[in-house]
Amino acid sequence: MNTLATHSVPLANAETRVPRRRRKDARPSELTAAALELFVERGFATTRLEDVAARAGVSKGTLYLYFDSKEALFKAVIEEGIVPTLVAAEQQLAEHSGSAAELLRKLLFGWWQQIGGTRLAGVPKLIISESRNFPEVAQYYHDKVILRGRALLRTVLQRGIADGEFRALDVETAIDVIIAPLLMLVIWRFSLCFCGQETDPESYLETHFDLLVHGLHRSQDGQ
Amino acid sequence: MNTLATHSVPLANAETRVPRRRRKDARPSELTAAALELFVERGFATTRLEDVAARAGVSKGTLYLYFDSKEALFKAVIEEGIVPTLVAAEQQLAEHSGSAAELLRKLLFGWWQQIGGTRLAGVPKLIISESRNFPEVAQYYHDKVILRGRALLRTVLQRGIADGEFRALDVETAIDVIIAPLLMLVIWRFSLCFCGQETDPESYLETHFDLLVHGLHRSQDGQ
Amino acid sequence: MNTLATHSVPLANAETRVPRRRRKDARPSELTAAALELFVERGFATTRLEDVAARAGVSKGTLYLYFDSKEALFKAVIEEGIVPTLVAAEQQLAEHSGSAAELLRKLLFGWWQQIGGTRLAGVPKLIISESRNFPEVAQYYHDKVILRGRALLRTVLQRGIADGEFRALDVETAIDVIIAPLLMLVIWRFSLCFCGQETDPESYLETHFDLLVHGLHRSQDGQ
Amino acid sequence: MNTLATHSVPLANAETRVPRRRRKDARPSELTAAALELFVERGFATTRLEDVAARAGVSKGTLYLYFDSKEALFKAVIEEGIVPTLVAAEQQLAEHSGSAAELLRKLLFGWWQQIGGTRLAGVPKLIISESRNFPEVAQYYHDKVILRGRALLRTVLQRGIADGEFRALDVETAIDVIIAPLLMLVIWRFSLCFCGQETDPESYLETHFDLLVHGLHRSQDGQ
DNA sequence: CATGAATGAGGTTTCATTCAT
DNA sequence: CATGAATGAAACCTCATTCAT
Repeated sequence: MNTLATHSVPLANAETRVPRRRRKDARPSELTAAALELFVERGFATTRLEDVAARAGVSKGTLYLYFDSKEALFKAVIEEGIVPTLVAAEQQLAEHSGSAAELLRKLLFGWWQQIGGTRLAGVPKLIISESRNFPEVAQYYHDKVILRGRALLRTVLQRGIADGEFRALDVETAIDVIIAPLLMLVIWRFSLCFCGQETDPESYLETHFDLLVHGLHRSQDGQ
Repeated sequence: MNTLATHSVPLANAETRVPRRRRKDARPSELTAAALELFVERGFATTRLEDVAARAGVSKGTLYLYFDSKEALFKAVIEEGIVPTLVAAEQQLAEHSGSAAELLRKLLFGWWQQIGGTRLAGVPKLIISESRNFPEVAQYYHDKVILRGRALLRTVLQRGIADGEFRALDVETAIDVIIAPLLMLVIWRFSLCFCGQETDPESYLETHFDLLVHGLHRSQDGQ
Repeated sequence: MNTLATHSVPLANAETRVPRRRRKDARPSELTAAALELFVERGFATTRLEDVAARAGVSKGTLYLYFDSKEALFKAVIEEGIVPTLVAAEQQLAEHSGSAAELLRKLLFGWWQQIGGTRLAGVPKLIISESRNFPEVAQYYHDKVILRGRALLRTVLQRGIADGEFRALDVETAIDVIIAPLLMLVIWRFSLCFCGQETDPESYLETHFDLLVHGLHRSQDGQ
Repeated sequence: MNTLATHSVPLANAETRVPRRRRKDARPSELTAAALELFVERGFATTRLEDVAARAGVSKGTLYLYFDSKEALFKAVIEEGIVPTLVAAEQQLAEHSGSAAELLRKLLFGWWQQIGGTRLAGVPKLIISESRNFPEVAQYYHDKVILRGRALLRTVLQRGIADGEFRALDVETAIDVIIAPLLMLVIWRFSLCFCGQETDPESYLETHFDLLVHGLHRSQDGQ
């Protein structure tokens, strides 16, 4: 009987039911999004779960329907922050073409588009601040994101060196030197931005890239 | 004076008193030193004042003889961390000689000797983590340390450009790019160091400097 | 009736419906049965309604269709636990025959058959544990079960004394002394049973009865 | 100097200092005493630590200076409740003389004087109510108190039987039967006392003892 | 000066209860 | 009828801060 009844009014029922269901499915990421913002703003320990819940538009107790504890929420925040990073890395890896320098340039700007310029850029600050209190999470992030990103850059640098496009220098440290300004950019965004000059990220990246490729020295041929 | 007064008292008493006196003067910096370590390790909110006191070898109550509150202790930690930085900057500024590149090299290594390689290097991590919760402190650090350090680099860069030694590039961003790997170095030391490869700071700095001056590109003269 | 009506519907539907209908009537006692077990196991306060519901195979919300609150459920548990006790008392009262001692023996073993050996024996433990938190319930139990049981025993004892079969002793205390080992038996079953020796209830009752009638002393006739 | 000063006013100083010290030493048992009362009254789960603290005249936080958790407090309550029981058992064991029946009588009344009639009598109720939630504690109580008490009675009964004073009956069950009314007495005191008749413990014990020794049956010699 | 016992505000977590579906 | 997502009061526990000694 019930089967019959719903059969004649399928859409109406479906429509009223969906919001509830969609809500439920969306909750976890609504909550981790709110948590990410607050954790980055105030730090993990200082953030009250009640505020996280409020920012996500639910009550304190609701949080516990989806996460076992504050720590579990933290882990979920990081995990959820990792996926897009990996996806972005994959994409950029795939779209390579042209010289090593050009590929490098693409990577820097692509990273900015998909990570550095979004709210996800808070994750690194979070990891830096909390890594000592959550070693497993830090390890996880290290293995999944940092090592992977470094591998990407290593490939590019080694190719550039092999092709004679780049000088033969210590690749690992070079990777550090490439990454550092990117991290500075996001750390700045979430830490000291409010107390100083505003830098334009795009031109910052441009100069970083220029400096990286050409160095400070004026070469013999003029510029 | 006190030493004289107690001079008639049995040795045992004298012995217990003198160290206490000497202790008394040293207390504040013993406490801030302990606090710096723990704040950097665990974060401000997660650090218990009892642990700070214990690490400094005193009782909880004693802390309040020297600092009005946990926040006051935090400010003292930062302030005390700033002085050596400024002193170091002064020294390096004074000892300039030779080319701009050489001066730059001296600055990087001097910073490592006096700041980056010491426990003081935890201060930046602390500032990054807590700046949003202590804006005045962050502002203070920004004005006293960051701006001053940047001014130093700006002078060097501008001199190099004026002398025709360096290319004419955007100085402010170049400063960022120079500083970033230094900060990465210390951030790494206090955050993710435990979960990955150990880099040798000296050679790291060397490569950083090399890359900074010459860039990635192989120049025409075949270097 | 319902069975007939659904008779034209496919079997699958009929099968799901009929049990549901039968279920519906049985629900309350299924729920109180589950609740009794859990309340006895864990105590009232420590038992979660969700667990009660789960043990009864329904959802949390369903419980509230049958009971207004956790307290109401508790009262229902006790009330439902009382009825069989009363019925048992009636039966035993009716089946009297023979000497007072024999009647007493019948009562003890009958009680074990119908109460002490069943899950209903948890009720006394529950009453003991929770009486201070639910005075009305305790009073109710006291009046309906305890007083009634005592009245039963009083009748038997008084008859025995009147007939010259028993000594003339303080009847009320004698009642206590008769009941105590029975309660110990059930309390043990639901409390400390797991940490000690297992006693056989039947032989326990036998010895209790024997001791009750004859006492410790060896009588002159050499028994 | 300080040593000298205190030397001339020894008692005054001692007297003002002592209260604080005595306070601190007395705190744990003040707290367990308060906790025992409330746990027995309301049950473990329903008792708020704030109320325990309040009854002991201190604040919530003070409790945690002496006990790690609510559970630790519970364990301390039981442990502290066990010691006097053991001590009492020792004493009664030592003061034996006369017939087995007389010894038995002494034990019953001694127990009432030192345990059953004091606040310690709440411990058994607590154990009964919470044993399932704290199996280790229950086991501990079982081993230290129950087994020990039974051993005491076993000795007496076996001696009585050996001497021909008592009939040869199942000793273990006899022990149960002796203990049961005692436990009923204390359980009653802490559970249902408020809803019924008040029994005089002394005469209750008297009848219990009388019944135990002589049984219900009127013996031939007309007693 | 130094201590550490005491306090109580505040945060995390649980769970009885409600209600839209 | 039945469900289970959502709520928020209430309890445990921590720890910055105070103060008597």
